[in-house]
Amino acid sequence: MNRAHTVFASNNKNFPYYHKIKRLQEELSNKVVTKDCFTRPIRHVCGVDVSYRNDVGYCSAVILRKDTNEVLESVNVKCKINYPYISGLFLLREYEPILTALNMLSEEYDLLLIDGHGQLHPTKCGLACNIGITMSKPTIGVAKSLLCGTIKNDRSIELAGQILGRVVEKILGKPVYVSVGNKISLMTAEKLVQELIANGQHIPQPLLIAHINSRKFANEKF
DNA sequence: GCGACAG
DNA sequence: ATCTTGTCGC
Repeated sequence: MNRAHTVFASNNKNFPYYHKIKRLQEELSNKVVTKDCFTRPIRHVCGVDVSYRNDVGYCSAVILRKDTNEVLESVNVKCKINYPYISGLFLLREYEPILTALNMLSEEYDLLLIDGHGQLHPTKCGLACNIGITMSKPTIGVAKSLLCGTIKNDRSIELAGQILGRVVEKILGKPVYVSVGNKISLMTAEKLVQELIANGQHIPQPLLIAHINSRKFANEKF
């Protein structure tokens, strides 16, 4: 497919297969496990992020030690992006580069952090769920802006009558929105994201390092 | 009906 | 996400 050049309106429901893909995500949402599935204490945490230059995505995945934030492994993948950004269909752009990067890692990790929503999604199955189900790993969705849902006074986020997200705000005015990707409870996800945000930062350290690496990777001249 | 809408 | 310098503020 070569649709990246095509012009679409800001959030285009006319995109080919828009409704089909949404239905697939709705079906997949039933496979999301919202219980903690850890086999050992969490030692290693993986973070992934993608930066862009034109229609090329530069994806970086890193594994950090949870206690010291030491970087244990870091991989970079360059990948042509063939789809536009469409709200709700974020997976069209980042699913492939992220999976490619994750599959290049050789170290083990106990937890995966994805830059985007998990269950806090119109289909209850955002990018973090898609990746988490494919990898079959405890996965948390960490987004920097809200896509849907209502923030309540206790910082929980309600969607369609369920509590599917939590606001975590270590720096005043710079919150992240946490939701379950797979194999973890919302309560544990919130606690871990809190713990993984270093002082002076507002996003978890593994995602920050992945973000810095991918930007550096995207700006390297050839 | 209209607007909003992860990165 | 990205295009982009200096500048205001803690």
